[in-house]
Amino acid sequence: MKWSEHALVSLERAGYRSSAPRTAVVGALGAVGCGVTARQIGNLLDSRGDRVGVASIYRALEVLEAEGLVQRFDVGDSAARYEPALPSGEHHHHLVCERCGEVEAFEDEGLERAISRLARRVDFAIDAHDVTLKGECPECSGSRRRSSR
Amino acid sequence: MKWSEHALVSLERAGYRSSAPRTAVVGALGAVGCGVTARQIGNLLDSRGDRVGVASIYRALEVLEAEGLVQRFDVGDSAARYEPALPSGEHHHHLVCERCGEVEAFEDEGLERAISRLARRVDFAIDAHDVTLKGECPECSGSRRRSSR
DNA sequence: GTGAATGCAAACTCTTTGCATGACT
DNA sequence: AGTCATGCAAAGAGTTTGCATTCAC
Repeated sequence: MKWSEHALVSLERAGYRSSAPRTAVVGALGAVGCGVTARQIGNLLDSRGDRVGVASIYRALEVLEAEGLVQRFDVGDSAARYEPALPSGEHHHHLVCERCGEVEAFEDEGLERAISRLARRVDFAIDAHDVTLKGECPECSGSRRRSSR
Repeated sequence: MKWSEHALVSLERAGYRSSAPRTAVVGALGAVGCGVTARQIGNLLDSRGDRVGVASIYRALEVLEAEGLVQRFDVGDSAARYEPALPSGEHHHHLVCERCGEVEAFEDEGLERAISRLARRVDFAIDAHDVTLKGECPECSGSRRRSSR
């Protein structure tokens, strides 16, 4: 089942009404998949012809996060990023290019193992985690070499 | 050598002038150590009697980060956090309580190993990383159990 | 003296909220 | 019908910037 369908069903079960704006936000999130900002969602909805107010986008994201249907994270550029949370619990983390701001996803089993081992030994009850690797993406490394900048 | 002294020397060597406001910001950062926001630095400076404008705090932090003397990170509460970067490269990561917002530091060798292994296999040139574990701190778990909330 | 750094206030961006209107169930 | 959800616009929080002044070298 696609994430967007799963999300809509979950919201309905949780007692939320099925409104056009919220459905559109879910559709947009399902379409882009990874690491979008609220602004990007708004732009996508605009280009689709779905006119949704900013407030509704934020409110939809708030509900989705509360229901565990989206994960919110931050790569340090002052705009929160959101992405679908898969019911399987499967997830990834992010590479961020410090030069151009590009965000790319990666998965790593070894990292997950290290984190779950760690989660057991700390005194907090851990229920989520976030890893961000920062550096230079291949394109930026390339152009820097070429232009000596 | 204390971090604050190291930082001041590094700035001077890099050609920055040694001004009272910037020196005060370095002093404040050195005093608190871990995960402070710009606002907290401002408050500390106020209580010390050092009157430093917000803009200067941000500008000082910008310079320090550019020189690799402080690390900036984000725990998702919409205010950037800063902490001294030790010249040894030694560093830690953070536990964040989702209930009360408390931020605590931890170190984990296994995690660092997993990350450096990972950094070698991705196509970005990684030069930094950030790990945030989210959950409930001991105090919040306790009070929740006691008050059933 | 000259240019860098400061402080203030205005400007900006992202996000949240109050409130009247509109839309699911 | 009764609410919940929306949209707009105003309000907030954090951060940045323009500009005249002050200070370090």
